[in-house]
Amino acid sequence: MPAHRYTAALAQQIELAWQDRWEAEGTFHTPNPTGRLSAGFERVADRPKAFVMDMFPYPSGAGLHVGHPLGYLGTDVTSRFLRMDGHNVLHPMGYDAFGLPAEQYAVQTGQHPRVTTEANIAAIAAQLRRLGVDHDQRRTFATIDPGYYRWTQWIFTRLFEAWFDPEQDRARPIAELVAELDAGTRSPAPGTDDSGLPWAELDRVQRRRVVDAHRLAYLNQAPVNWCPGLGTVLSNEEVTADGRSERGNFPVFRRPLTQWMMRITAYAERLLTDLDRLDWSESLKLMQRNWIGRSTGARIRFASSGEPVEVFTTRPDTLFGATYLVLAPEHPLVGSLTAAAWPADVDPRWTGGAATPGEAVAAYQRQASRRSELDRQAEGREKTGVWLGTTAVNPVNGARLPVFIADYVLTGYGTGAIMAVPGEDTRDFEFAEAFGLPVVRTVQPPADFAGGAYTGPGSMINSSNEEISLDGLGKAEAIAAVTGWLVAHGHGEATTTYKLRDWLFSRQRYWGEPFPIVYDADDLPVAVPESMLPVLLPEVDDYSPTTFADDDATSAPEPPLSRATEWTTVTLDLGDGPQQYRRETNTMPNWAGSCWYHLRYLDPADDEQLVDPELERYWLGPRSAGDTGGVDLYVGGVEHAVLHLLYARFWHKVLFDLGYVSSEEPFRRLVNQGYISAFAYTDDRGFHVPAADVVERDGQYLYEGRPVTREYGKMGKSLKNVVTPDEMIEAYGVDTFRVYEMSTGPLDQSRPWETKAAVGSQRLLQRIWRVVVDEVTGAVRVADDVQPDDDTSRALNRAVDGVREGMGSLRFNVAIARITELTNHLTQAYAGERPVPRAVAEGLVLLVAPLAPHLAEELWSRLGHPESVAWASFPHAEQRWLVDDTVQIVVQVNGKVRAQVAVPADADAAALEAAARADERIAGLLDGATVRRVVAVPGRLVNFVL
RNA sequence: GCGGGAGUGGUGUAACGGCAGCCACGCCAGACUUAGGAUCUGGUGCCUUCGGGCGUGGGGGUUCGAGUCCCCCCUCCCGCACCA
Repeated sequence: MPAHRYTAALAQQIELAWQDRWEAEGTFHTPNPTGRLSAGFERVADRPKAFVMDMFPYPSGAGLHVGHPLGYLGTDVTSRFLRMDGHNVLHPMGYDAFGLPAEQYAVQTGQHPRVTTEANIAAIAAQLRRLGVDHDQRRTFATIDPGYYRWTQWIFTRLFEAWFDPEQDRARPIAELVAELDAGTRSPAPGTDDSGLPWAELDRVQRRRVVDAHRLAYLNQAPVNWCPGLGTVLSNEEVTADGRSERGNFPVFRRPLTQWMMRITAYAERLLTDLDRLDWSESLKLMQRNWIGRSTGARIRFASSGEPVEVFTTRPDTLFGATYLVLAPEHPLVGSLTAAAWPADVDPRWTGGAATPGEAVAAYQRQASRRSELDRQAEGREKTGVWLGTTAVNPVNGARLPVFIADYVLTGYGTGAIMAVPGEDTRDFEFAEAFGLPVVRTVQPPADFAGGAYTGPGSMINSSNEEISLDGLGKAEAIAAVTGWLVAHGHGEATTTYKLRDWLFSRQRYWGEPFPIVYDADDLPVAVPESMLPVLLPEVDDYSPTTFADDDATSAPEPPLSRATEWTTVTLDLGDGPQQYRRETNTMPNWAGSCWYHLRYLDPADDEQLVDPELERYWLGPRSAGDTGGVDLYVGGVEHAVLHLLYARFWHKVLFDLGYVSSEEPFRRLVNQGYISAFAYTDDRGFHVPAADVVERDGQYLYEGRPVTREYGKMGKSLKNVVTPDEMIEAYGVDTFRVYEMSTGPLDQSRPWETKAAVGSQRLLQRIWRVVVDEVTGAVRVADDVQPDDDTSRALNRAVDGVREGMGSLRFNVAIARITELTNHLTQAYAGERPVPRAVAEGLVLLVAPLAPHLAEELWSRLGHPESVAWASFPHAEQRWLVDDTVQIVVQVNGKVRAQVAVPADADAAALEAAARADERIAGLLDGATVRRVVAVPGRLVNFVL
């Protein structure tokens, strides 16, 4: 083996040395335009900025596998490329460190979660350093740092001190609401005042309650997802479709509790429409659209024995086909509408076997509250329900419709009540069949219609009264007509509803941000003033919330902080002298810290403000009219498609409304990196065997000589197919690992892992090394006095062009292919003792620098450059080398390639045709035939159509 | 069920509507080697009577020309899932 070959050992030596030097020299320190971190800004003042960001990791302590760094490497390559290409690049990294795993570990070991969390952070930081990523270390922080969560709490107080003005479609300070209420220019929003008295007649506490009900962060007594097994409540987003906790897979129950909520629903429309202005993948936008779930339709009121029943429907056109109403079991009108007794001729299917409607309703409600979603599914979604013993009146035709409660109607969506149209709705049809209810068709089904609910298009039938007829109309006209009639008669109005619910923000955990809230003597919540932030997490003996049996639906939350009694009661002077207050003992959910971390990177040590507005404008502000602003490239996993990304957008919009940021959106361009899967193998007993020890022979897979079956799946311990970055770095060095990982496909694409294929990347780096360094002597072997020949100039410039294209589109595989082509050209054209011209060798080193930065630094340094290649200029392709003087033109006859001819690159169509006809083979094929048409595309081809 | 995305050699992939398969893995052959799971060179879609023919999931269409655009179908992946 030659003494100076680029082996794994040499690569590792080079890599560690350069990582030390980068750190010592602050190579990746990014200057801000102003403030504490602005040293050196003159150097980059004329550059465009680029903010490149990863979804920061949760330091779980579980081992990394090769899939985890994929996104980090993608942003690193991009950020290095952009820096070389003349941008002022911000590429920071931090840690999302509050959360359940550390707390659970703490519960088991009794060790403070901060201790394990900080150890895990140190471990990840070391791994990131070994990957050679170019983060600005001065900007690193963790969400658990008091200097960080102080501002998380501060944002909470801003949300608490704000309300959403629907007329202006934006958040405003709560003081402005109070002023308008006092002035009488505004009335409390519907549902915020249950006293029924005018504002002026309310006392202090009543007024506060009305105001509190307007806040963006508000307390609400409502059914929440209570998870006894975890001892905490969960947001809707944290509950799976089958009614279990996403973490831990425990049953979840609906239970009314007073909890903090975030009024994200106020922003539903803006969150939806602003998606159109973002550079995100369509699939991701679609997931958000589905989650927000806008439907347009109508609210319709049906007169009843008590208050009118208001339903929401997207099909008001089918109103004449409504044959019954259904309320959700938890609907507030259920009690008042329930009749005292069944009529004599009651259908036995409608009573649930109970003696009175009251008993039937009580039994059904109890059953519905206890049953988890999972149980409902297990029953095959059979429609169940009971009749309230009462009827309501269809406003359009006076029909008396029986009113049921049934769990197929959900409390939280629309009005929690529906008009059932079994003729045109599958679910209603199923219920009608089970309960023997009539079916009235109002849409003409096609002749071959098999029966059941018809949900397709068609003309309206059976839909007229004395004043209005929908018959013969299509769906859209019918909706417009009937809605107009309903509005005119005061029976309803057109409306829009969303699936999106307000965000449940309280958690009964220890390891989270404490709320900056205290309660006064009247039990009213008061924001802790800015000067008293952060509210530090107190030390406790026991980190666990009280948990209960998985299925104990009647249990109630007991947060760990409630046991810190000397902390929960506090005497503060909030302006009217020292008073005793009670602290909020819930903590914030895991998502809080990740809602705004993009802002804190701009200067994590700023203890004066959340973010300096000038820095925010520079790094995140809009670039043109109509631009949302935001991070220029945000890369992370698709698993955060709705939760984190929706919450972060919501907070950012609130901060925008309140004037703290100039950007309307946090993340202008977002890319989900693919995930890495790998083969796994099972033996004849079906057990997984270590994938690393399986060999392939003649198409058979063998483990210890015995055949095994190949499977394919996500990398993980259970499949015994984990490959770690450490193993790869040990075997090849990190540059090879980087190049291999980036060469397997576009960043957003999932891909299989194949360790042995990494040798291809190692060979490439070895060949690049040999272009510059003599393997035997170690001497630099480039030629200073030789001009490249034309072929080499063409190869170089084509490579530059292709690499730029690949870098810009995050298709690093394409960039690497072009680098490989250039390298292969050079190793052949300059084989033996002929050194490569310096300009070409340097060009190659610059091209590969974002991908294999340590190798590039070493070669760049050996080529005589004292300063880091990270700040060298990325090459530009010279246009003249991208076009040949003569080009090979394809000659087709009837679309089939029959010959190639060489013509000058600028030959026009006539010259092309002449050259083609001059070709012997083509002349032979055209001889005696009639050419009906000639297609000649200069620079491309000639096609003779016979 | 509804919505979305994707199907190209043995494998990962590449191809402004213009020569399908760049680049790499693997495989085959060779070179250098005491040796090679190192390195280097060449070959490698399928069929072939060696003329050529056929090939981008299947079927149609638009076009001088389709992997690429349109329609139908199949398969796989992802999201949502009683949302009125």
